[in-house]
Amino acid sequence: MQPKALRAQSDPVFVQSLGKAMRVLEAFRDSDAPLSLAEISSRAGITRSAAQRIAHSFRELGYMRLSDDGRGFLLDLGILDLTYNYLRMHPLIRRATPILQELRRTVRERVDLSLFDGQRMVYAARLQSKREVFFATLIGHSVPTYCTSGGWAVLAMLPDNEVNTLLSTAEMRQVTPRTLTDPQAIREQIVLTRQNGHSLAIEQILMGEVAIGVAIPGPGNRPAGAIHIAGNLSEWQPEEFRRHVAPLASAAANAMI
Amino acid sequence: MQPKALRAQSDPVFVQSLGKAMRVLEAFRDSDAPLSLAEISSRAGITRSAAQRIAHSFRELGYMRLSDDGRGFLLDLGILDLTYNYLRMHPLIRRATPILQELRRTVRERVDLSLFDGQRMVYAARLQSKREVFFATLIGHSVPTYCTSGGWAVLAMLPDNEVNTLLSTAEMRQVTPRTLTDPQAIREQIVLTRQNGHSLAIEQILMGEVAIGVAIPGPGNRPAGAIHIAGNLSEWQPEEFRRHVAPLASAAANAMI
DNA sequence: ATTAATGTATTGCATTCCGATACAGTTGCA
DNA sequence: TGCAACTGTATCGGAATGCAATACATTAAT
Repeated sequence: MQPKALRAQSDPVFVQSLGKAMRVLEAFRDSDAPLSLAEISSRAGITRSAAQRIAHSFRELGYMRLSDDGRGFLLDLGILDLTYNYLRMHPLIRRATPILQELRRTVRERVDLSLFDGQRMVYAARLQSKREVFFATLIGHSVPTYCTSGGWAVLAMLPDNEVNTLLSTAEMRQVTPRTLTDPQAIREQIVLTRQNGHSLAIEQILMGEVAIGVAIPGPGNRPAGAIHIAGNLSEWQPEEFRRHVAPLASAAANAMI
Repeated sequence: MQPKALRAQSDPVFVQSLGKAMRVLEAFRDSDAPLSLAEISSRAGITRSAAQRIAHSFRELGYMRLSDDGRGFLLDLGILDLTYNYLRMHPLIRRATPILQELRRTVRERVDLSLFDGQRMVYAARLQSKREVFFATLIGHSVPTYCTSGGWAVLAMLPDNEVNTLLSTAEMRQVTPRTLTDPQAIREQIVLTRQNGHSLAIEQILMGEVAIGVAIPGPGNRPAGAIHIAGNLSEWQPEEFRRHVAPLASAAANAMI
């Protein structure tokens, strides 16, 4: 984000207090415990006074609360009100939800919907079948576009110049030992995805996980997001998983258009 | 919410621009379609100028977007970032999630976790087993405390004076023809819940639905929320549902303490 | 064809937000 | 056990920001 003064000069309509305030809410990213005002001010890049006023205001409004021991702040339930309004009004989520429910019943594996957001795919619907790791149950969890089944599916729907831009600006890291981080290797997956109409990702973000992804087109035939179905390599051979799941995933994605 | 001037006098630390801004996000409650600046200003009780500045700022920050036809505003993906941070840091949600997954596998019905918020119970985890109505899949959806299995379970854990206060200030309405709205009838359900250790709600918020609820204690032995399991009356007799589900629900709630 | 609605842009002014500072209580540490 | 560091909360004068009215171009509705 631009320095304050510069932002004001370049965007006189921007409400700077609001910018500061949202950085307070965003300060909880990458945090595992309640945050003190000092920590909030450090992470949000504002003074302790500003952190105090903003935290106090968010508390009054129901978006933050003091922890039980009174020694730090946490997000509060009001966040879920915003979540609910976002989810129930999102056209794709509304269309997708019954289809995903049916798909989960048919394939008996975890089914997700993620929304395309440049370098990341953000989970907007999670339908578990079996016991999942905690983060695989959470709305809002996001994963990199460059190394996920949903990401490859989405990239496959974009023109090559956009794919190249996204791959060259991605901060690629090895999520698992099997994660592809070589742009050329990823392009090969995209070519295969274009040919097959779906992607197949093996242990890219979770060891032991195999996932099929199919993109969902949005306005202007640009990808809005993807559905993906994940299975466990202790139960599936990858090609068997593909044969079983890919037709169902494609049919489901087609039903969402 | 108090008028602006009054709020400033009574709470000098409150950031009024922030209050206005959050009312813009909250304006999407009860809306089914994108909102124009005029509609936002009307619902949020602010001028069209203020709505423009705030909407513009939220767009820059990723919390709102212009609709595809450019004729209205919607909430955007940034909301899910806040959701994710809220969910993953919430102690009860973390503890509850694996237990609910196991519970859903065992009972093969829909399992939810809701958080107690005075007159409402807010859904924080939804685990579907079968095809559900759309709203039964959404995080953040909230239902009245006075007429739900989770609500009765939570009320049963409160002292009588608090129960009386909540029942006398509730804006009770008939959600279904079976919804209890007589405070005395609800008190009888609470007595039964205290005796049984769980509640049994029949067609209170959805026709055809039977639900068992068990409260989950939080700090100071006050209820933090409840888990509830819902079944369909086309498949279950209520007493059979109770016999089958209640022990499992109670065990699950005990495991979350 | 006209009116009403839309989002966007501008500006002088007054209110609001700001940052520094102080305080009381609690926790951490030697 | 005593001191330092940290915590949340409270205050205030000043200036930067947010405000409201207004205007404009485009689109939709009548």
